[in-house]
Amino acid sequence: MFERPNLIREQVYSHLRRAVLEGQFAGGTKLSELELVGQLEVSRTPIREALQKLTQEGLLEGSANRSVRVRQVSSAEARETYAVREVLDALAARTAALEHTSEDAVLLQNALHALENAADDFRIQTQLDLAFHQAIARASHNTVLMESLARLEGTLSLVKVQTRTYNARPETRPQHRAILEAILQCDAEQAALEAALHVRTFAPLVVAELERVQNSNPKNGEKS
Amino acid sequence: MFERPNLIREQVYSHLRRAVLEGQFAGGTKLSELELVGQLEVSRTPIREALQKLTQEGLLEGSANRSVRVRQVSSAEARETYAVREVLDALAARTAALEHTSEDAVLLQNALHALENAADDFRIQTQLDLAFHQAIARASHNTVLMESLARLEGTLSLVKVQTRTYNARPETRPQHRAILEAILQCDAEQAALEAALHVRTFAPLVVAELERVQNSNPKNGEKS
DNA sequence: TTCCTTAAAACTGTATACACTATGCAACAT
DNA sequence: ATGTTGCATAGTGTATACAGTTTTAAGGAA
Repeated sequence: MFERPNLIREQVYSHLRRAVLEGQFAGGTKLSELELVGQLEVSRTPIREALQKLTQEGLLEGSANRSVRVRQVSSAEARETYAVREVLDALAARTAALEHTSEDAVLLQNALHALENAADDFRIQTQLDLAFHQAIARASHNTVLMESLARLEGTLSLVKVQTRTYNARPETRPQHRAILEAILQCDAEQAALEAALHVRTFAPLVVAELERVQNSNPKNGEKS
Repeated sequence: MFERPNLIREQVYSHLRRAVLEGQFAGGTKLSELELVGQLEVSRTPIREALQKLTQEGLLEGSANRSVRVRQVSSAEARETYAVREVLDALAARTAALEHTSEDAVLLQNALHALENAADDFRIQTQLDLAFHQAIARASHNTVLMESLARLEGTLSLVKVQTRTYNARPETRPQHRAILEAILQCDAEQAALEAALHVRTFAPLVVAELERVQNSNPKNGEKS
């Protein structure tokens, strides 16, 4: 009945995706197929297919006849990504305000509550922050929108792994509350406004942090 | 020096992509790997990899141990896609108004001129309309935005193939002109507004046409 | 007829072999 | 010392063989 990830290529895909998003490889690290054959003890075929999926997803990059590498997101690309995310987050919040069910409302409140009471740990906070924003996207009931956002989130996860800071500025909490409140009150335009404002607030911080990190480690990019 | 598509998987990918977007297969048509081996006279490996790429791109769909099929876009999904496209087109126009170079300006004017003087042919008009909107995206100089739009365009191309009509309502031409003019005058908010209005105008027509086509051919979906 | 059983045909998933390309290093020439 | 040529090594691209699953259809029972 359910979608079973029996397929080896799916297991390899999940494994590598998790490894990359947990920052187990520095940006630019080569992932050779033969090396992975030794580590994972499966044949090259499912490994190749998993690597190609991750490449198309934007987590890895590779050209013909060369090993794929963990992608290193430039600050310019991060800026561009946030520009797109701003309008998509705004659309998600606007639509969620119009389309959310009472069940969505509960999930949204729970998600924000969990985030506000999170332990002071970079990984956990990032995780719960993501969950809150995903709850908003789900409440929009627009699958295409959710997938578009998920795609951007791949790139941004790479950025977060590099910067390793959850930029919890004092504005963050009231902004989250303002977004949630507007959605629950079905005030679509207000929700869109608050969501866009939120992105505009923290995006420059992340981009600046990324530039700081990359300038202090300019030697990266040809590892392994 | 240049990126040569020597790879067989790339040739197969391009071939199949073109075939699907030209409507050579009805929605739901099975594409079996062995069958393609016979037709294209290459081994399964590059065919598999090309099919997986097209699947992740949204042109095909497939589950484990089953042949992939040409995807059939529901009217609900088309509506969702246009909702996302509305805000991305608006962002592209807004950013293009702020960032376009004089070279971009020439390209934009040429693109619109070509579209307005297009022959009365569904395929050509669709092609030139796409080129105009892509010129706007390029003028934004936001690569991530361009890729996000390209992704949506894949789905929408499937829709266009199904409906086979270029919805040239009388509003279309003045709307295109209004978008271009706002961009050239660097009026970002006006450009965004006109772009969003344009999508809101023709999206419902396409969706309605898609529903009409699908209701008159409800038997599709298990071909070949 | 209709439904179920079941076996064979067809197909996908995975492993592996071979061919071709890229990379690194050493020997050589300058 | 520096640059270049050529070979050895390693790795990717493609083809193919094998295993496991799905699909199809034939046969039999109700």
